[in-house]
Amino acid sequence: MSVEESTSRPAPRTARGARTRARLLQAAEDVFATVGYPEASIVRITELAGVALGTFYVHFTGKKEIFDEVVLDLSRRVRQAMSEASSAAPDRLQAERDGFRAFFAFTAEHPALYRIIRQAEFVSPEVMRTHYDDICSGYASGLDRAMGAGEIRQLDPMVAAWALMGAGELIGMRWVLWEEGGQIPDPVFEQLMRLIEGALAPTPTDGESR
Amino acid sequence: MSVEESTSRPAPRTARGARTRARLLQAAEDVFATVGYPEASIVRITELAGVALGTFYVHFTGKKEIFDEVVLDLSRRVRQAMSEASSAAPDRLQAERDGFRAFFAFTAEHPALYRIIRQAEFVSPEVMRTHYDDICSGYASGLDRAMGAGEIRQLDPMVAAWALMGAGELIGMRWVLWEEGGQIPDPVFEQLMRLIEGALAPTPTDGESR
Amino acid sequence: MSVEESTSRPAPRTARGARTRARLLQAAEDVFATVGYPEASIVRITELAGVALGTFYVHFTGKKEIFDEVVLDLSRRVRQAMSEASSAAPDRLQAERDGFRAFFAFTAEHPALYRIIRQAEFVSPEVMRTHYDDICSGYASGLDRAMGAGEIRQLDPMVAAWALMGAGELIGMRWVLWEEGGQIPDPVFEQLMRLIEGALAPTPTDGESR
Amino acid sequence: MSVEESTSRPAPRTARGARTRARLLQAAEDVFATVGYPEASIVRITELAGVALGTFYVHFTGKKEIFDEVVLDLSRRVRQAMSEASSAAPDRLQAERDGFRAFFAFTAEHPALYRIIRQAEFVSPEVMRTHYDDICSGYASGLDRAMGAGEIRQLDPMVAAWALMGAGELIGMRWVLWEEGGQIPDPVFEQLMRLIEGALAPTPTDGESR
DNA sequence: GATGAATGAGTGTTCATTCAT
DNA sequence: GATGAATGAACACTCATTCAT
Repeated sequence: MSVEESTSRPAPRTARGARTRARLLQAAEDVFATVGYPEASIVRITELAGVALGTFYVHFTGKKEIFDEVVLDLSRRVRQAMSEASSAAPDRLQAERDGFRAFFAFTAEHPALYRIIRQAEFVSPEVMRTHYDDICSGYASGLDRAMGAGEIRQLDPMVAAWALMGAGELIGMRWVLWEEGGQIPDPVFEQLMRLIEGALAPTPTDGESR
Repeated sequence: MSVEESTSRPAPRTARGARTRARLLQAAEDVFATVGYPEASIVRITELAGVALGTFYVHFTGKKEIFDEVVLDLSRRVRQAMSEASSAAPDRLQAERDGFRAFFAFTAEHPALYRIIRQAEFVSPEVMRTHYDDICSGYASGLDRAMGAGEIRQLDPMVAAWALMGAGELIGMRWVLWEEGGQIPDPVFEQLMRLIEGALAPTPTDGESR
Repeated sequence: MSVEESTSRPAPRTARGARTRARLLQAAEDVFATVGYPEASIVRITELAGVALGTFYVHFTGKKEIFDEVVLDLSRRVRQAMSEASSAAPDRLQAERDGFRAFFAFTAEHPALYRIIRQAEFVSPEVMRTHYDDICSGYASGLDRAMGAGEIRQLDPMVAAWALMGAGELIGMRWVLWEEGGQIPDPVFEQLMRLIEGALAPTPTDGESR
Repeated sequence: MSVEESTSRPAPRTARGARTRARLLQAAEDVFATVGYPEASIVRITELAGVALGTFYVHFTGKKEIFDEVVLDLSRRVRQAMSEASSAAPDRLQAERDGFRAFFAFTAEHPALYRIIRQAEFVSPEVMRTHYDDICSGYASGLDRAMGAGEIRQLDPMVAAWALMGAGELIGMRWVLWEEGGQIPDPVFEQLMRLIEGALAPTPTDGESR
């Protein structure tokens, strides 16, 4: 979250400026998601945004900066979608279901998420790590609370969070991103839930140790 | 595996040619892993390989072709490392341990794997999917056998394979790739194993249904 | 005339832009005429024009586009020179003399015309055909009018126009382009005129048939 | 005809060598005619000829040399075709008809002639001039004989030859090369003949002056 | 704030040519 | 004679960035 914004441009001072900036961000998200970072040129972004080339540099210091902003924004939005969805759940199991449902739904609606984040490794490692750290931390604190409540077994919440996010990521890639439908098939979702349930379920051992 | 090699150059007919080709492949792996596909220039690859620029095009039709070959090669090598490691295991649990150990060891030794494959989405989607399909299929057939032997619970082996590979991928990224040591910390590995064990363990339900 | 200008750059919007574009066109004409299309490199053109390499691509989409524009421009200019010269002539014979005089004068002043157009076959067949079609059509309509006025014999004006243009082309190549002086020797011109006169002169047959 | 063959390779000493050389020449003619000199690469020529790249340099010193040989050969063949055809004619008019018929037939069968010669300007000006000089000289001497015999009017045979060849060239380009059929339409041929007849016909003036 | 012309270093790629085998 | 791997200069073209207006 606290990724360096050192050399960034000042926030727009006029309404027109804000509008232009927003249009550029949206265009950038589209372009990055469609053709990838290396192929994405500033000209392309400005053309899609309907502004002149020079205008880009009024609002951003360069290509990497706008990339970072797009990633940060996307990251913020998934996390919010997931936490909103899971916060109302009565128990941990339901929270898992709701959280992952939200994640897959977001993936379906914003394929840009995967496409952009998976390529961030070389473009902007810091921002990529920030994304994974943030999303897993949020997940981990949910697990931590559930562990305190005895709903799930004793385990390192961080390791569990990263492992389960990983499971979700590949499942989402395979059955949401790569499939035509774009919606995760119910049986796949149920299978995943059974696996997660099994992975988190309190064991006899846990019971004895308490 | 069946990725098109349509317009590729003929295999070298002399020993000298084969040597040069191999040097180029190794250099390409290094460069792709170090600076990423977009920044990897042919000049850089040939310089590292110690051959002239034009020589590259004697052996490869272009940048994408050598990228594909590097990915294919890397993919082949992880899969072999994993299957060799797990094939000798007495039971499924041990097979999981050995397989993942091998995977993390490979990751530690060849960080190129992650770096290269995660950026393949835009460069060469087919080859990226091939990699995941292959690695997960291998994993799934192991699970399938174990399921037949009653060692693990009844589940869709494909979904399980993708989910668990995903878990391994993120754990590997976080604790092997991103950490200085390069070796996965034991506690993390053990936690992951407990999760996997839980996810696969035969449930009472499975027991009853049999 | 209806050559596609599909993906051409928009016309310059500033005076500075227009100036640069014109400089590039002039430089291209010189370079194409001097070293031919294959040897003409963009660097050479931009250096001669005194602008940076990248500037070329601000104004033209590529080498072929500027070539087409140069040919089109040259073609327009010869045709105008010829029609201006011949339009004031009192009779057809004088029109022929004036038209060919203008053609040879243009050739002498702009050797680029031949050099560039004769190599256009492979570079840009459409634009080459357009040139010949245009120049011969103009010529043919002059012949047609003269035929209506009974000044010349009955013949297919198109065939005559192409044939006589061809005569002029080779004569111009041999005695204007290849000779030091650059001016067509009077005896050669007179001989050519006698040939043309003979070719067009009303025949007894024509007289009888009328 | 006496174009410098200074740095050319010695004639092949074996039957195999002669065969390879011939295959290369034929391939070169095809390639030059199809894609033009600039696009014609040695690799392409050797591939079409079915020999290895290095073999090319056993037989030719370079690209220009083989181009010259191809042009010279083509030039020799048209001239032979034309002179053979016209030599048997009973009078000059018939000789014109037969000669041009042969020229158009050759054009139809070997479009390479035009395509290659028209682009020779920059590639090899000497050889191009040689071709035109040779073909026009042959034509001119025929006219000269006819003039001596009083069959045609008094004129400079050189100027006439160049002019009429030019007429034939453009007519051939327009109605043989550019048309699907590849055969010159009879009406066009007849029109051309009428023009030539008119251009050459003895005039009253000539009669008086004799 | 917005524009678009100008820049020039950098890219992937081609290709005539050489040469050891 | 024939081969094909190796060379490196050259090319067309791209693009992030600057800047005068």
